[in-house]
Amino acid sequence: MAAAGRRRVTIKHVAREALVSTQTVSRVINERPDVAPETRQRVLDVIERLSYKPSALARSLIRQRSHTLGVVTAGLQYMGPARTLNGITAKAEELGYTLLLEELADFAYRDVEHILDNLLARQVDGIIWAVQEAGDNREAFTTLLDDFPVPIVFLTMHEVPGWHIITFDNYLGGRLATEHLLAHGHRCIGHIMGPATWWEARERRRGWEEAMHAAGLPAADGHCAQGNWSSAQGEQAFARLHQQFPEMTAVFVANDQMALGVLNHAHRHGIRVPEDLAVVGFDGLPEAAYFWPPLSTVYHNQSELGCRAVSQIADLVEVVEAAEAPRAQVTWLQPELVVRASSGGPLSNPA
Amino acid sequence: MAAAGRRRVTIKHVAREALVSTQTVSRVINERPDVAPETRQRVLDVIERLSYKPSALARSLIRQRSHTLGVVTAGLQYMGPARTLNGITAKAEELGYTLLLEELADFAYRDVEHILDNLLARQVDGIIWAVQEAGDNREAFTTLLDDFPVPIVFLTMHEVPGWHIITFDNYLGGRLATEHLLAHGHRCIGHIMGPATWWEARERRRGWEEAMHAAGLPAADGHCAQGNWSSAQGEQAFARLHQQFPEMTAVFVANDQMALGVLNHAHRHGIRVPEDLAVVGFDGLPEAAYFWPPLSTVYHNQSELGCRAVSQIADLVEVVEAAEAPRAQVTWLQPELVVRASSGGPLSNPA
DNA sequence: ATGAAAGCGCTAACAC
DNA sequence: GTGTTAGCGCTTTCAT
Repeated sequence: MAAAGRRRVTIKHVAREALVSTQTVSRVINERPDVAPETRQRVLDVIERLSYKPSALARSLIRQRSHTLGVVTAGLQYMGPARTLNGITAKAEELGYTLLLEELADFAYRDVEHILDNLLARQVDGIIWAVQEAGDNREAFTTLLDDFPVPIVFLTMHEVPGWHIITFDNYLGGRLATEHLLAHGHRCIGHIMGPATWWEARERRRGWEEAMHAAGLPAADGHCAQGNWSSAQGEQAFARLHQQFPEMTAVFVANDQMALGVLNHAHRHGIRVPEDLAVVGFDGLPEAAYFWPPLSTVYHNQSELGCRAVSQIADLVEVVEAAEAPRAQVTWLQPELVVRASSGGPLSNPA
Repeated sequence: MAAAGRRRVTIKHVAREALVSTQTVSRVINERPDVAPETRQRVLDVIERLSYKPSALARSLIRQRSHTLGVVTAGLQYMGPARTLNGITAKAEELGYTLLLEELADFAYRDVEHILDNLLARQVDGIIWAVQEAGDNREAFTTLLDDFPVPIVFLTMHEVPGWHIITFDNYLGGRLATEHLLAHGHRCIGHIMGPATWWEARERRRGWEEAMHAAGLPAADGHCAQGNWSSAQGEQAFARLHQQFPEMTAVFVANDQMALGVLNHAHRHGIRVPEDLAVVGFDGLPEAAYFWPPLSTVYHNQSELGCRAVSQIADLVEVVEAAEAPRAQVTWLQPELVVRASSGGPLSNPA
C-alpha cells in the first residue's frame, strides 16, 4: 500500500487520454449540459479508467468556496462536547460540508487568534465556535469580530448583540430542577454548581436561586458548593455542603457526573436517596437512568445543539454568498426535566 | 461582523505595497535567509498592516503537502471514540497537523470509498481510520488498499499483514479480568459481551474463555449473554444470564456502561455486590470509581491510542516524503486491571 | 459543442 | 539579494 511517488491523476491526463481539452473534462465533471453525449461518455470512461478524482483544493482555490467548516471544540473527553460534535458531523454530512477540527488544549485557552488564522488560511466558509464560555475565553473576539472574513456561530454563551449564538437555556434548566424539588415539598435545597468561571454553571445556579426566592426561600452562599464537573469533586463538594447545611433534604447538582459523586457519598454514609436526600442532576446522560437510584435530571440534547449550529452557519454562508446583510440571531433551546427515583419520582406523594 | 465581499489579501497586495516582487514576499513568509534585512522589515510591516495571512490552500496545492490528516471516526456520542479523538487532536496539534474529520453514520457504514475520496480530494497527507472493526466494515479496504495514494493507519482491529494497525490487547484485558475473579476463588464466572459482530467484543470474550479453560473451568455459551454496549442492554443481558446460569457468582462485563446496568439490576433484585456477585467491567471510565459499589474494571487509555495513531501516521508521511519503503507495523497497547470494591477489592481475603 | 487564454494564490527554478 | 517565468489543478471568460 501507500504507493509513494506515483503522481496524482489530473484533469490534464484525462483530457489527453480522451482527446479533448481540459475545459471539456471540466464541463463533464461539473455536469454542464453543453457537451455532446458521445464526448461526455468518452470522458467519463477515461475518468473511470484512470479513477480520476478532481482536486477539491484546486477547486476551492478558484471558486473561493471550500465547502469546509471550521469547528473549534474543547474537552472532547467529556460527554457534552463530544455529543455536540456528533451532531455537528451528522448535519455537516447532510449539508455536504467537510469539517476542519480544532480542539483547544483547555477551556480557557488564550491564543484564539492562532486557531482562527489556521482555519481561515485553509479557506473555511464558516466557523462554529463550540467551546463553552468559561473564564474570559470570549474576550479575544470582541476585537477580532469586526470585519471577520467569514461567518461564525458561537455555542453556549451569554447573549451579545450582533453575535450569532445558539445555546440551551441553562437558567430554565436550573429552575425546572429546583421547582420540581420544591413541588415535592422540599424547603432546604442545596446546590452543587460547576466552576463559577463557567457561564453555564452560573446560569444553572441562577435558576436555583431564583426558584428558591420565588418560593420565598433562601439560596444562601452556604447552601451552595462548587465542583469542577467531575464525580470526584461532586462527592467532595457534597461532603462539604452536607456539613455546612445539615438541614438540607434535597440537592440540585449541576451535572450528572457530580450527581453520581453525591449518590456515592450518600451510599457510603447511609444517607437514603430519596428519603433523606432528593437529588436532581443535569445533562441527561443515558447512564443516569441506571445510577442507583436512577437519577432525575435535566436533559438537554447536545447533539441537537450541534445540528442547529451547522444549519445556521450554512445559512449564513449562503447569505454571505448572496451578499445579503447577515442578521445576528440568538437561538435558545429548551432543556427538559426527566423525573426518576432519586428525587422521589413523579409527584404522586407530595410531602 | 462577517464583512461580506471584501477580497482576501494576497501575496500580490503585499508585494505591491512593499514595492517588491511576490517572490520576495514569499521568501519573507517562508523565512528564507536571502532577503536584505531592511527589505524583510518593510515586507513584514506591510504584512502586519494588511494583516496578510498566506493561503494554506494555495501552498498545499503547489507543495503537494497539506499538513492535513484525515480522521474517520464513528459513534462520537460514546466515550471511547470521543476519547480517542481527543488524543488525536492533542498529538496533531503538537506535530503541526490540522485535521479533517469524518464521522460515519454508523459503525457498519458501507460507503467507505466515498469517505476516502473526499479526504483524498482535499489532499490529506495521511488517514487515521479510527472506527472500530465491526461487522465487515474492513471489507472494502482489501481491494482499495493496493496502491492507496497516502498512508493509512487503522485503530482497533485484528492483525492483517501489510496494514498499519494500532490497537489495545482486548484479549489480554479479558484474561486479566477473569483471572482476577478466579483468584478471588470464583468458579462460576459469566460474561456479558458486546455485539458479536465487533472484533473487540469477540476478543474480550476470548480472554474470558481462555482464562476459564486454563483454570479447567467451562466457558459455555450458556454462561455468556450479549448486549449492545448500553446500560439498558447490559441490564437485560444480565437478567437473562442470571436465569440461565443461576450458579454464577461473578461476571465479567465487556464495558463499564453495561456493568452499570448489571449493578442496577443487582440493586433492584437484592443481589449484593460483591458478596453475592462480583462484577468487573471494561474501559475504565472515570465515573466507574463512583458507581455503587465502585466498579473494578479493565482500563485502557483510549486517548493514548489516538496519540499513537498520529505519531505513526506522521512518521509514515515523512517516510513517504523521503521515498523510503514504508514498513507495515502493528502496535499493541496493554490494558490494566483496576481493582475496586465490586469484585471484592484487592486480594486480601481470598475465598 | 469545443478550445484557447487567463488566473485563483502561491512557490520552485532560474536568471541577473 | 531580487525579479522573471512557469506551473500546482482547476474554472472562467470569450472565442470559434
